[in-house]
Amino acid sequence: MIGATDKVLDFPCMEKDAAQYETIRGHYLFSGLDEAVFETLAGNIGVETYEKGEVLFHRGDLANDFFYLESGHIELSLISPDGQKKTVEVIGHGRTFAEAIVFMRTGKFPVTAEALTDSVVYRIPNESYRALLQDNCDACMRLLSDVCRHLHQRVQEIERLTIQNARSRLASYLIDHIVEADDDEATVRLDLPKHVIASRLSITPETLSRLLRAMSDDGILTVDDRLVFVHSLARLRPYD
Amino acid sequence: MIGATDKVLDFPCMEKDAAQYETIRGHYLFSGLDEAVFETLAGNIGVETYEKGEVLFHRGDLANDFFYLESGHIELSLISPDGQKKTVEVIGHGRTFAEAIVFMRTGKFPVTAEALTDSVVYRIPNESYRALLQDNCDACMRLLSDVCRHLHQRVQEIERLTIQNARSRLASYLIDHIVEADDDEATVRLDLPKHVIASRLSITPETLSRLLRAMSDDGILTVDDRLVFVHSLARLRPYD
DNA sequence: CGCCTGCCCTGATCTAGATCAATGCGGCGC
DNA sequence: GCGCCGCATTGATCTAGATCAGGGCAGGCG
Repeated sequence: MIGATDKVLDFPCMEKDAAQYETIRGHYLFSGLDEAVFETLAGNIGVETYEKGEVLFHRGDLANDFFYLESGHIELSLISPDGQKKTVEVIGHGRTFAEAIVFMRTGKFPVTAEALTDSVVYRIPNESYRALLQDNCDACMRLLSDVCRHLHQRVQEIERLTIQNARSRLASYLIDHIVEADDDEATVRLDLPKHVIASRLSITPETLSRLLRAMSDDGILTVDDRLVFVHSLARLRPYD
Repeated sequence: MIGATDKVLDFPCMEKDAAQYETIRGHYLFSGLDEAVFETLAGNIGVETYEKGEVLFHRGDLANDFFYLESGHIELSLISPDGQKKTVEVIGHGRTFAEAIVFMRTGKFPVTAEALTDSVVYRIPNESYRALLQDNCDACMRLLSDVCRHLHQRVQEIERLTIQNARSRLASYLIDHIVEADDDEATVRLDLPKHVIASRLSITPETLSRLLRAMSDDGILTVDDRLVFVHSLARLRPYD
């Protein structure tokens, strides 16, 4: 799919590499499985690498697999007919994505996935995983709670889009990305290019720039490249 | 909860009423269950009635139950600090709602539920249902696919809100509510008050009115109270 | 009957945020 | 070194849709 066949290494070699093997083994979608059962599944998992800008799959593509991100960043987005793009989510390492499609009758990806940075992913066949769930109620429950969490996040996103304005959304984003807080002050690290953050917040890069400027002029925060120093969380919060 | 105790009748009497008993029994969340298992669950289900305008639960309330709507309409909405309301979904009879919270670690309702019309609901304790899933993998899988469908719908909603404009969203809504289609023409029944539809579409009633007016002026459709006659689906679709 | 109340329409105005356009500027290949 | 490219900023303008305000009109009820 999408010229990825050349990238597929065989997974069993992974089993030799204890560290990588353990990262996926430790994921809650797999940690509940018996060793023997997991071994079987592992045999069907492919490892792929993608360079920055490469697309893993497009919205509407047939979804036969879901993914575990070993390293890098994957952007899940919606693209309109006229080429507009809205970032739904940015996946970081150690997370799975597209796992919700495992159970959808329509096996199509609802979003497009693109590598924001060079990335390594494990491709897990839906069929294998589903078969394995048949007799593992515990794993089922984990997956259920995972999907419910996603659902809840999406509802929150809808809330942000409808009853919050751009400034509030930015404030929420900043608060969600605090790396260090000290009472009323905090440091935020912008780990993504600003235009990606803008899309995540459903605003234009221009508006993001202006909002940060305005907050900076108000003395609420200071921007130093990728680092944002919030001087007053109290004054930022009202927009949360 | 919310003064509902006085409304609770005991469910076993339902078992006498074959028709009502069967409606919930036939729901996919229950149809996969053994008769004996369902009997046990049924003993814990409460029946409640709500009048138009009454609130079943507020966003943030502790969620110990989920619901099956026997009759009426329930509106699920988000309410902002300043009193703004956004309708997330309107539930019709024969559907369950708030079932996604069953598996969330945080047992809080993410939305507020209000009766749009006089309604009868069955209240199902999360704990009972969860216990029952423990040893019924088949039901687990059904629930998974249900929740995934919801998730997909929410992603679509986000898409509509971000990369579609108000006119497109209205067009989608109309197309989703066609009761009769004949080639390029169609009849749409607006089964909800216009202000609820507006909130569902995240626009104001004024804008909804103006959009319908504009489409009417363009000869795309004719509005007759709650009935909309679409004269050209082809001209409506570009906004879909 | 007249009065109220809820729902809807319509016009005038306002505004958040998009769009368009120009500039700056750090990294990188040559 | 220079030129180029991608990203960010900034200002000027535009516009979809909200808000505000006025009115119509059907149904319920004294």
